[in-house]
Parts: sequence; C-alpha cells; structure tokens
Amino acid sequence: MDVDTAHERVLEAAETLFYSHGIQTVGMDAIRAESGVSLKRLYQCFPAKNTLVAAYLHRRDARWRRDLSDFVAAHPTPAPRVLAVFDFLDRWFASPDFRGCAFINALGELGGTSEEVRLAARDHKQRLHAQVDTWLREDGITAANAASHLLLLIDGAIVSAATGLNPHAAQQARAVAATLLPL
Amino acid sequence: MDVDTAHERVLEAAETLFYSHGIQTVGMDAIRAESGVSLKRLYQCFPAKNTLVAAYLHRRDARWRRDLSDFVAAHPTPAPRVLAVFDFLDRWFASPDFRGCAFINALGELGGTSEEVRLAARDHKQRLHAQVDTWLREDGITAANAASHLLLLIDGAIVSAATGLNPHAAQQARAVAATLLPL
DNA sequence: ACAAGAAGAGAACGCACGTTCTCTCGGGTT
DNA sequence: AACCCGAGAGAACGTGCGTTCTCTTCTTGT
Repeated sequence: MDVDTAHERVLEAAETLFYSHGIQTVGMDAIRAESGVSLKRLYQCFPAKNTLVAAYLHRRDARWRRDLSDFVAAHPTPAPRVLAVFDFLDRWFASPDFRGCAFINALGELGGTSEEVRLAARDHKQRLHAQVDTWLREDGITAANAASHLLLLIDGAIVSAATGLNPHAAQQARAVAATLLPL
Repeated sequence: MDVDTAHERVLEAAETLFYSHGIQTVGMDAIRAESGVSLKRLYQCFPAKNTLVAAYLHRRDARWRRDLSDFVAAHPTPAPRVLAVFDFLDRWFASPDFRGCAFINALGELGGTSEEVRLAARDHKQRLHAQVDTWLREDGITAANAASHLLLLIDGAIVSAATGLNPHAAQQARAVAATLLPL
C-alpha cells in the first residue's frame, strides 16, 4: 500500500472514530482495524497518538469550514446570505452521526490537559468567526460585534442540538439571527 | 473519619478534579490524594468510578443551578429579570478556574460512550431551560420559544468564553437577549 | 490489660493501551 | 535459485489505572 493512501486512510479512520467515540476512548489498535493500515505503517505516518490527534483536528477544521463555505455558496439566501449558515447547521444536526462540534468536544475532553487541543479549538472558532465576518462585510453589514453575536448563536445551536433536546435549534438560531441583521 | 464527611470530601475533590482536568484523565488515586479519604472508604462510598461520576454530575447540576438562582434573586435587574442570568455568566467566566460547562465537557468526552452521561447533560440543560421559562413567565413574557432562544445565547456564551476567544461573551449575549425580550 | 473489629496505607492484580520488536512472507535483483 | 529488502501480523513491553487484598495500627468494650 502506498504511504500516501495509508496516511489518508488513517486520517479518515481517526476522524470517524475520534468524532463518534471521543479521543481517549479510541485506541491506536481501533484505528489500525478501521483503517486497515498496519501498526508499523501507522507509526511511520504518525509517530505518536498526539500527532494523529493534531492532524485529525487540523483536517476536521479544514473540511468542516470548506463544507460550510460550499454550502453557503450553493444556497444563496434572499437577504443576508450569512443566514445560510443556519441552514447548513440544520442539515448537519439531522445527519445520523451528528455528535456536536468536534472542537467543543475535544476542548471538553482535553482542554484542561493539552495546550495543543485548546489552541486547535480556539483557532477553529476564530477562523469561523473570520469567515462569518467576511460574509457580513460582503453583505454590507457593519453592525458592531455582529459576527460575534452570530457565533454565539451558532455555538449555542450546536450545543442545543448535541444534547438532543432541541431538534429545531438551527431554525431557532436562524430566527434570532434574522432579527439581529438589518434587512 | 465519619462516613458522611468522607462522602462529602470525595465529592468535593471529584468536582474540583473532574471539572478542571476532565473525567478520564483523573484517576481514583488522584481523588484519594485530593480528598484525603482512603481508597477503601472511597470505594465504600462509591463502589465504582461510574457512580462517582454520576454523583459528581448530579451534585454539580444542583449546585450550579442553585448558585444561578441565588444570584438572580440577589441581583434584580430593571426590566426582565432573566437578564441577570448573563451577569451571572459574566462573573463565572471571569473566575480563574473557569473551564466551560461541566456538562458540555462531559458530553464531549463521554457522550459517545456513556448513556448515563448523555442523559445527565440533557437533564441539566432541560432543567435550566425550565428555570429560564419560569422567570420569563413571572415577567409576563410569553413570546414563543423565548426560553429556547435564551438557552442558545447562554450555551453560545459559555462556549465562546471557554475557548478564551471572547472575554465579553456574556455581555454580548446579554445585549442580544435584551433585543429579543419586550421591555 | 487484652481481644476484636474497624480503618488507613499502600501493595497487588488484571487489564487496557501506547509503543516497539520479531517473525514470517512475498517480490524483485543478480 | 539465492538473497535481500520491505511490509504486515501480531506478540511483547512498560506503564497507568480501576479495583481488591493484606498488613498494621488504633480504638473500644469488658
């Protein structure tokens, strides 16, 4: 097997397992089994679990934000297009393997232990904030703190959906967001 | 040492350690050291780590919501008193050992593994929702989903503060909440 | 004072896991 | 055909941890 495809398969398995079961719960052997990559190769690609966790978070950040951007680009909404973010969330929450935000989860699990994880979560939210801010500017919305306000609603909706208590969290957050933004 | 005080000291140690470092990271021996209760006694009070985790979450829920209620009762705000919730959050976020919501953290860490933890998080948020709803009713606010909307802002603010990105998360959430509620 | 039982300190046990090592096998080179 | 190199399977090693066991000590009742 090619080293690049091994790398890819390991990352794919890590993302699936870490996201669904948590990071500490999933052992390297489970990743070996899921990926079909031998332990030796696995440690050639990622010399320690730490580095695999870091790679998982990095890849998850890139993929999630790309998916969001693609969705927003493909689903223009009438008024401020940033509202499409909540439609994206709505679809995400309904997916069967949804288990909250990987970064909030990782922060809760390892934020008190690993500086690296803390920074990964911080960076993810910061980049999301920057993207939201860009969309707002492109819509000519300059209200102070509007991006931060939307981030409160986004993260609140994710948590609400993750608890399984509120199936309409995304739609409710969208409704609140709509009242915040000038038409 | 009395069995009741042992129980209490163990719970106190568990709350401190689980909250600050996460649940899986903290071993029973660390709880023994922090509480000063011998391992034998510890296992007399809590026959397994599972039960101690459940007790930790139960106690944390009761204590946190009592602290919130006490704060709201002691700090009446001019208009809708439920806004005091965000003042409570603001003070909480500034405390040096703040590390996010214990239930969001536990959900992220063990939500994919332990049904018990998942339900504890769900119940905590549900009870908070009920309390917010009560405060809204007492203020004569009957807007549809107002309590859910506030919960989005509360959880969003907690996450925003936990990442360390937004020191003004509580105040921003309060400002958004104020625009949602009729004067 | 002495027996008896409780309680603490910490060793011990079993297991899981991160990481490394070994053995074997297949495939390419001379 | 003989050899060598890389790769996979999985055993092995060290460690940490949940849980239990043992030994010693201290208290208490008579």
